[in-house]
Parts: sequence; C-alpha cells; structure tokens
Amino acid sequence: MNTKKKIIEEALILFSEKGYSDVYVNDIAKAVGIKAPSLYKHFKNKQEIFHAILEELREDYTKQAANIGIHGDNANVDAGIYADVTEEAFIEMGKKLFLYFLHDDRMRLFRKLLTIEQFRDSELADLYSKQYYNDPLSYQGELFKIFISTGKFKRADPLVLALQFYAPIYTLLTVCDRQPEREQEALYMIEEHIRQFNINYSEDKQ
Amino acid sequence: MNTKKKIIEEALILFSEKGYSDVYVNDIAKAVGIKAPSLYKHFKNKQEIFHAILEELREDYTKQAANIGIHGDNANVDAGIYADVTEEAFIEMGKKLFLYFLHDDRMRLFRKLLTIEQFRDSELADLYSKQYYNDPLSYQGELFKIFISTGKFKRADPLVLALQFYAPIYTLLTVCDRQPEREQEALYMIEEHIRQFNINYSEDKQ
DNA sequence: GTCTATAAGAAGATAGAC
DNA sequence: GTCTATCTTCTTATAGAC
Repeated sequence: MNTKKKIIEEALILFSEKGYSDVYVNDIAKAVGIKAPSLYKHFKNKQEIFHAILEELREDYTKQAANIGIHGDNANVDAGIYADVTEEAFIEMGKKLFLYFLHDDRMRLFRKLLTIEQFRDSELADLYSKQYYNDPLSYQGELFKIFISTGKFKRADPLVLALQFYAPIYTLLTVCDRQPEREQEALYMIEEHIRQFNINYSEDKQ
Repeated sequence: MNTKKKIIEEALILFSEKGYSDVYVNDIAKAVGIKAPSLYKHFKNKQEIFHAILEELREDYTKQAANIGIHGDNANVDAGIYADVTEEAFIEMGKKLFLYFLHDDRMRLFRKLLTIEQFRDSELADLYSKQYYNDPLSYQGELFKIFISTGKFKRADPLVLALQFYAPIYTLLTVCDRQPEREQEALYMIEEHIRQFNINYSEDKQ
C-alpha cells in the first residue's frame, strides 16, 4: 500500500527533527492524514516504523553508492573521470556534491536522524561511522592512491589525504545541518579548501 | 546545597547518553539516591535541571578557554609558546589535547549532550557551532596568522588552514565518542595528519 | 529536605463497528 | 483500512506528613 510508504516518509521527517521519543504516534498519524490507531494496521508498533526507516536508509545508501561518485565502491572508474579535470572543474564538482548532500531530502533527513540517535545503541553508532567516516574515507583513499601512483598527486599516505580532504567538507555539512543560513559561507570555505588542497598535493600546480 | 550539584551531575550523565526525553525524573532521583519528589525542592521542574546543565556547560567552557590553549582567546600568548616547538613536540601536544577532550568527563558529556540535542532549538544549534566550529577555528586562525607573519608557515588563508588542521581532529573526536574502541586508530591518524600538515605548511620542513 | 500517597495528563496500543 | 472508544501504563508534578 501507498499509506505504508507515506507513514515511513512522514515519520522520517518528524524523527529526524525531534528524535524518536519526542515524536508521538499521533504526530505521525496526523502528518499522514489518518488517525493513530490506523497506523497499527501497517506496523506492529512505533519501533517497527523506526526499523522500517533504518531499512530504507540502508537501501538508499547502497543505491547512492552506485550512482554518486563519493561513497562509491569502484574508485578505479572514478579515477579515470577525475584524471583530466582542471582545478576549477574539481572545485565545482566538490561544491555540487556538497550541495547535493546538503539539500537532498532523504540524505539530509537520514543524516540528522543518525546524528541524534547515534548513542542509542551500537548498531546506530556503527552505521553512522560507516556512512560518514569509514566508507567515504576508504573510497577517497583509493582515489588518491591512484592519483599518487599516476603521478597526479605527491607521495603521501592516501588515507591521511582522504581525511584531510573529507573532514573539512563533512564538518561544514554538519554546520549547515544545524544552521542552514550558513550555506554561502560554507561554499566559500569549501572552494578555498579544495584550492589549497590542490596547491598542497597536486603535482601540476606548484 | 551539595544535592543540587549532584542532581546536575547525574542528570548530565543520563541526558548525554539517552537524551532529554528518555531520561525520567525518577531515573535522575535514583542516580542521586533520593526519591523523585525531592528533586522538586531543588528545581522547579525537569526543564530547569536541563537549563542548569546548560549554564554549567557555558561556565566550564569559559573557564577552559582560559586554561587550555585550544579554544583560547589570546592567540598572541600561545603563538609564543608554539613558536619554537619541534614537530614531534607539536604532535605530542595535538595528541594530548585530543585525549583530554576525549576523556575529560565534563567535556565529553557536554559534547554528547549538545550532539543529540542540537536540533531541539536554535539556541542549542548556535551553542554547538560556537563551541565546536567558530571558536576553535577563529582561535587557530589567529595562531596560524601569526605563524605566517613570522615566516614559520607558508602564506595561505589562515582560516582555511585552521579548518584543515581542526576538522580532521574534530571528526576523529566524534568517531571516538561513538566508538571509544577506535582511540588507537584515531591517535595514529592524528599523528600522521599533523605530520603531513607540517610538511604542507611549515617553512622549516621541505 | 526527604518521604509516601496521589493527582493529572499524556502516550502507546487494542477492541470492535463500519 | 479507517474510524471511535477505551484500556493500561508511564511520567511529571503536587500535597502534606515527618
């Protein structure tokens, strides 16, 4: 049924803003446009709704990993794409990717949900670290490793490069999640960060 | 009274782990060793306890700013201290500071509390950004500005340098808050990060 | 200042009609 | 599948004795 999907959708919006405990089944029902008892025809209880959201999150993430460059699992392919890109184009790609992660509803809502629920149990903690630390880092690490071996980048620990590239952008993303009005400032910082990163590591520049 | 202090202390521990709404006045009372109604002789209601914690957080932060280098408000003084420090000593300072922020109870609990409550209202959002983005960045920006003007560092936007230095360390701190078992891994990354940062920006190295 | 007893209301969930 | 009515339990908070 379509109602089941709508419940998940609306519950995600509510949970990501107020957290699991501060959203009442009545709130979800109201957002969906039904009465609270009707929810129980679609889900056994409130926790089941939360679990269904987590399932969607995992599915979405796997799909995104295939579509979007960042987080992807095939660095070799992407390395070819990035290989001949100019600095300005590289900056544009970084900004575009940042804006996608910031503005895409599902991306943003899932991220905020994991942020405020990350200490609830170790499953959520692991999921957060995987999606916002481990996977981006290992993917970008692979990418930089290739750049180094092809002489595009200077020699250095690829994983450290990945951390130095990714952490500033991730940090600015969390700033904008809290304070969306700082988007312009964040974009400026990202541009300057990538520019500086290129100066530090690109073999062409210097 | 000492009980009032103990209430704040225990409530902070509970709130920082489970969030405001999942901690019941009964839990707090039990942790303190009294019955729930007795809490109301010390605080008007549950929200007042939360506000008292926020007050402590702000006070602590101001004090820390004076004592600890990072977050401080007098970069000129600290610049003198750092001026003649070797790379290895610099790395040791970075690791020590990281471990302090990670292990100091109040620091850690306040940070986790703000993390899970940051979307509750704009006051908390602003507080988080101030303490974990704006203030560290502007302080370290000042420091790097001095390093650049004294020729210790290469010319670059000091604020971008600050972001590139701070964001990886901050990111690793959030990883360890979620997964304390990754402390060794984080320390290794911090060491390599600072080493690489020095290669990039120090005028001595090269 | 701490207790027991209890009020007042909220929140999750079920029963059963339609 | 949705509704109204209702149950049960939990949670905050107050009253009033000690």
